Amino acid sequence: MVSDFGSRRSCGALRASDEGAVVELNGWINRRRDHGGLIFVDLRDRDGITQIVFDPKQPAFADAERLRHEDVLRVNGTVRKRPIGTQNAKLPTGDIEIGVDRVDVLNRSLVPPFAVNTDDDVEENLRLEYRYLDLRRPRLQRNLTIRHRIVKAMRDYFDSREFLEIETPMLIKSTPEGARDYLVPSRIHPGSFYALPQSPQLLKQILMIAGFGRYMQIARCMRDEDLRADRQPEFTQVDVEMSFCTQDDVLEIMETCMRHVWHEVLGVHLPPFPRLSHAQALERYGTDKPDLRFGLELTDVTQIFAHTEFVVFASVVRASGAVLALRYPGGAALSRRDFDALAEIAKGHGAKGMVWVSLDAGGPKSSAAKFIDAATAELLREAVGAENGDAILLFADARGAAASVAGKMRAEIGERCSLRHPGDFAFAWVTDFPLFERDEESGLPAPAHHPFTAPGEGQWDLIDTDPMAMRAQHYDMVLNGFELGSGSIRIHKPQFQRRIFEMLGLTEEQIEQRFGFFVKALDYGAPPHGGMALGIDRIVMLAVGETSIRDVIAFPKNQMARDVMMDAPTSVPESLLRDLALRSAAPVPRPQGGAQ
RNA sequence: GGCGCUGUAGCUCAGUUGGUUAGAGCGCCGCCCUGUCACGGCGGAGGUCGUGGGUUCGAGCCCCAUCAGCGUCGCCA
Repeated sequence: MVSDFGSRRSCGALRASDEGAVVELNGWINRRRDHGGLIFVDLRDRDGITQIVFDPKQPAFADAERLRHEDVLRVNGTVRKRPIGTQNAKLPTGDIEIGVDRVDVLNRSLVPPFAVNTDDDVEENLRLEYRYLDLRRPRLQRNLTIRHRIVKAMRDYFDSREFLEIETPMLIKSTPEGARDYLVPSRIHPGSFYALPQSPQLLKQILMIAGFGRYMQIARCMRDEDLRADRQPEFTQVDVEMSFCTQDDVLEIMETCMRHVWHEVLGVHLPPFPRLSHAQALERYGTDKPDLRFGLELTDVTQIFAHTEFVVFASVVRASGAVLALRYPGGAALSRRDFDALAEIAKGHGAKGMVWVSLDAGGPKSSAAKFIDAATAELLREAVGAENGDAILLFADARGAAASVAGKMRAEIGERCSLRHPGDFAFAWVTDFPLFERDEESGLPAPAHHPFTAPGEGQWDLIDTDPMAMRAQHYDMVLNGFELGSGSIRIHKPQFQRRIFEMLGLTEEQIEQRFGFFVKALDYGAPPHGGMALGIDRIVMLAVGETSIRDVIAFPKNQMARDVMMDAPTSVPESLLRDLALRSAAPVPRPQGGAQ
């Protein structure tokens, strides 16, 4: 970054070849080294650090004695080579320094509450309160820079593939189902509300109906649900939709996008993404977002226990459940107490229990030794491909429940065995999702993704006979165990869309009221279309090796969905509520006692 | 809402089976220092141990409650 304003330069720009140049630098004091008779100041901006030297012979020296961390300076001076032996190889600007002619203190800073010139750990709440200082630190400067490059690479890529970026509104209609909406009350229509978009789903489909053919948008989405390290109430997606396409077309476009981004930004060449069916993913990894950086696939060992006398396993087998085995490399080194702790973790993930078999050199040991003799242990060892020194963990339950627990424990073992290298990028496609899944509470079919997803070829025939068996043209992109996003080929025939709504138990009136505008649009020549949306926050998080998307978002909210810097949300004056025809039903907050 | 971890100086942390005056590094303040770059040297200030209650002769440490932060389950069509 070389500034284009006269003699002004960035703090990362100057080199030995600039010797003799008369320049102006602006920046913050990163560090000051006072030798009494000579003062060095490291001046910092986004671009880098340049050493400024104050000599006692100069009038500016008196100012330099009063400078402190994070003061803001303008420095006018001359670029000169550093004396032999005093160059700093750690800095790109380390061969030169600025001999000061004049310094202006543009602003002073209070002593910052934490060190700005390092990435040392600081309690996150404090970082969020002083986010402007946190953002000055190297880590977030780097993360947001890379985020910019990733988004730019995406825009360039989609532009080159003839996608148009089109903005969609933030104030839209609430369409119940799905996540909880953020609502915005209407002043002009008392008692009525806009919703903030959970995604531009229907709008982008309508853009296809409108004939735009290929759409993309860097779109902000809002969902009022509980937060996680990888979930914020507002987040950003690269949202994509295209007409007259097949599922393979969408996968090709999106996969090439990621390959382009990784190459442009990280200089990494990605291999083709492996494809797994949803059923395969569950069977082999116990999750629909497997971490493919390592193997340790689950093994179905139900047959080995077909005639077991072990009551726990026998009853599972009788109930058509499954016994799933997971290899724990080096797990034989664990003590009984260690295995007990591991079983507790499994229970935390919903396991009814966990049986372990330790393949010790002196013969197998097990928490169910009475029922797992040496021959059985050998069968297990062969089945999971384990070696002496490994352990095998067994989970028995209904097939889905056992797979879910075993999948989470697979991640745990991968972590313990250091198989999840942050620099590895294991992308994958998961395809052939079921169209419906059983709603836990009502027991009725509910859309596995959203109700606009088209079933696969020939699947419509099943809707009256076996809807739960219907496969969808729905696909997820997965990276290192995170779901980056999902997409589908959409239903474009209005009669089919109505059929799905009916299937979900919506009445004619409800369809009209909630989705009438959309079904009407389908009636006017909607083209076949499909698309996808990827979570940019998660992509950037994984690209830069962070473990929370808060570290790739400039102003994130904490786990209680609070903006700690602004202190939002807050109550508002009664008069504002009156304008909106609202009255708060919230309990009167009790005085906050003893925060920190 | 459940479970887990955490809360001691401005920051990051240590603090023994409960025992006298709660420590370290960094930062901060002052003085000294002309080639440092995590500069160095000397000196100094700085603590309701998250909050409230309890047990005890005595609590940073034990117990109960509560607040806050993070992780996770539920939730996220």
